[in-house]
Amino acid sequence: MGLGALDRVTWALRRAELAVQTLKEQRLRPLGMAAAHYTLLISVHSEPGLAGAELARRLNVTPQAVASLVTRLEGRGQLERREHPRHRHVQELHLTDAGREALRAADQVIADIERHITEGLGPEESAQLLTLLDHVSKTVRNA
Amino acid sequence: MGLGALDRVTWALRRAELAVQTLKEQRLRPLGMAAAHYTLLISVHSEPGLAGAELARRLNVTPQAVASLVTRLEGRGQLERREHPRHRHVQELHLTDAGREALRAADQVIADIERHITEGLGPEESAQLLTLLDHVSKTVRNA
DNA sequence: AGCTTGACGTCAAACGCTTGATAGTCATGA
DNA sequence: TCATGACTATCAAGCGTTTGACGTCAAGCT
Repeated sequence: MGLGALDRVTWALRRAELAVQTLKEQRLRPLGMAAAHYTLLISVHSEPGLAGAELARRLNVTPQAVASLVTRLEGRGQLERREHPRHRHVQELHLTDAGREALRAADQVIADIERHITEGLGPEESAQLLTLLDHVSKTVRNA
Repeated sequence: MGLGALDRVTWALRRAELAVQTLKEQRLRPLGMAAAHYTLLISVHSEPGLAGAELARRLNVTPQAVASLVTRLEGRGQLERREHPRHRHVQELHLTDAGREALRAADQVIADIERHITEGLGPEESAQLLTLLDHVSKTVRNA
């Protein structure tokens, strides 16, 4: 099995993801927001009107996890559930003005991290990394 | 903030890591082992005699999480706690023969996934990805 | 020696997520 | 028209983890 198992691509991937996620969490904490909250907010922002279950599929989490986050963010007045025009039982998710404002502040932090990374890599390497990562995702998905 | 926030490097990183981790979990389940168990076993294998707290730092988890896993694996007879020669309160972690055997079987599965990824990328791109990811980790770590 | 500091391990409580099960709603076809 | 099926949302229970606090132990300092 080799002792060089730590030099694997998947380990480097894990370390990088962990480091990035940890940094995001640290920087977002002063804003009173967790990374998961930001993820949900920006998802709703980019595609308003989605149902909770549909959102859960896109984020690769369970519907309950989304529902839990939605309840919390709804309590803060950053998110609202609207009745679906056709399906009464389904709820569309939309951002409130407060939600948009919170998202703007949070995204400034996240974009700053992203910028720091891409500047450290350089534009060409960043593009390379992006394509390589997408290639990995695609390769793994239909394994 | 732009709607192109989904095309960020950190998102691609997250997606790739999530996909890989999910696949590992799926493939490891038939062996009755979770990905976290494998991670702990191979860590102990590569550096025997470490204390739980030290191991926790390297894996970026809390000491309690490690202790929980150790208890479980110890119950299966795959891991054993030995008394530290100098510090009586500290416990060294070592693999048992059964642990080594379980690790061998699991590593075969993991190595297969790794191979599938690197073959899909090609040797040159794999090396590139590795260096890029390490660069990201290093950049983020001292941000 | 006595005391403080730092580190390890463990207990208890709280939190978040997953799994499984239940109820409600709309679309499809007999 | 009505029954079946698919999908959504929610509740309840279980599991794993984090957080906070406590007891223990070795090393360093006064």
